Amino acid sequence: MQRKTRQREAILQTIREAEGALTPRAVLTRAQAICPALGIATVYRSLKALVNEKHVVPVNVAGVTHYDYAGLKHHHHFVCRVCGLVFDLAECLPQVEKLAPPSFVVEAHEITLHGLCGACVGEARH
Amino acid sequence: MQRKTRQREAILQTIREAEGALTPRAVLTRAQAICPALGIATVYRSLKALVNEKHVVPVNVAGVTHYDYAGLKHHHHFVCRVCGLVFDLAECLPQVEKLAPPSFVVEAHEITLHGLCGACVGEARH
DNA sequence: CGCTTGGTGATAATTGATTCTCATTATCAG
DNA sequence: CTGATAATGAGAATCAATTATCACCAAGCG
Repeated sequence: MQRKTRQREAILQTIREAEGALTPRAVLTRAQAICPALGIATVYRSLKALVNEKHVVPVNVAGVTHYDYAGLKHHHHFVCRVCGLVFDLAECLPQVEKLAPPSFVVEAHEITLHGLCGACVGEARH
Repeated sequence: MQRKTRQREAILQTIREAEGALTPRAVLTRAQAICPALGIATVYRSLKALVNEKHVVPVNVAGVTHYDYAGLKHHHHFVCRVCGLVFDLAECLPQVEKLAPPSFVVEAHEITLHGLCGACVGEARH
């Protein structure tokens, strides 16, 4: 990736402005609002490049690879059971590493919450 | 699943005695120590039945479905970067639900730690 | 013990995600 | 502006996980 293209700009913008991590397919759908002819192959190619360049980070949520904007501090995720969206959460918890047995070395961790997002809670009331 | 078969016993025993959650393939390999002719199709069929009967629970770790024994209290997981094994951890953390925005409803959560397990830390010293 | 029928094992088929191929398009240095 | 070539888009190919198929086997009732 050496050239600046419309599709790649659209992809990065889409991820930057998302409420959380997106699947490649979600990136495709959303970025097509900016660049209608965008193809799925380009999404995969660009995501790979963007990961290399550290502009986005891959996150595995519920068995599917999602991509999150890299300019965020350490955070965790919330998956809505109804709409399936993945939201970035603001904080972390102290003591997380204490969960492992003393002989283990903890290098990273992730916390994923599941439930209903604000919008879907609202829907449920109707 | 109405009949008690050697293969299904072997599968349940394998999961019950594991150090943590296992992939279907790992279940196959380990259970073949008890029931050598066991086939992968039977593993999938039995796992599905065991999940229905609430004897085992599916857990998604690092993008792959693993199966954990259901007779355990709420707990979390540790994935070893080197050997790939998934270990059950004993505890949970308070305040986990506080990570979500107030308008969200949290129904479940999971915490996954990554790093080196005791055995692999030992290996690294050599 | 023998039969009925659910279970098994081997393998083919399916599925969804991701990557590859290749002809065409478009970026950007000169 | 123009050429070299990187990037794209569509669809084929790949790959791993999971499920379906079907002939054969065995649990367990009578």
